[in-house]
Amino acid sequence: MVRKQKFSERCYFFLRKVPKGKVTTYKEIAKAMHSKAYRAVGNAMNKNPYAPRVPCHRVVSSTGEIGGYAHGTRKKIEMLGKEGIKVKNEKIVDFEKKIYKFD
DNA sequence: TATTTGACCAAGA
DNA sequence: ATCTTGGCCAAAT
Repeated sequence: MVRKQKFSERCYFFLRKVPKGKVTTYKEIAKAMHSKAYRAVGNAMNKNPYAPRVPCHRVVSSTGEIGGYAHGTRKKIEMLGKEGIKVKNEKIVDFEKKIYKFD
């Protein structure tokens, strides 16, 4: 396979397509890139060289849990709340309805 | 080059 | 329902 682009760069590309008020999962992103590196995706987010350009706070765990965040999980929850996504005890409310898939 | 590190995931003595 | 365990893959050490 000819991979010119960095793995992480591709993550940001897809993540940018997630509309406000929706969320996606690490797994979905990996799937969109035809890869199973969901962990590597999270790794890329943590580095997050494109801080304000990429909505990393819209990426959550595939189990419906919030996951982590470079500036603190709490902060992430707050931001999601501002976009209309409610979180209850570290879990997304109506997760299946808020999640955005790339299919 | 080899080993370790995660913002993960799915399954289960 | 909750916790543990093994597997996963790119990047950093």
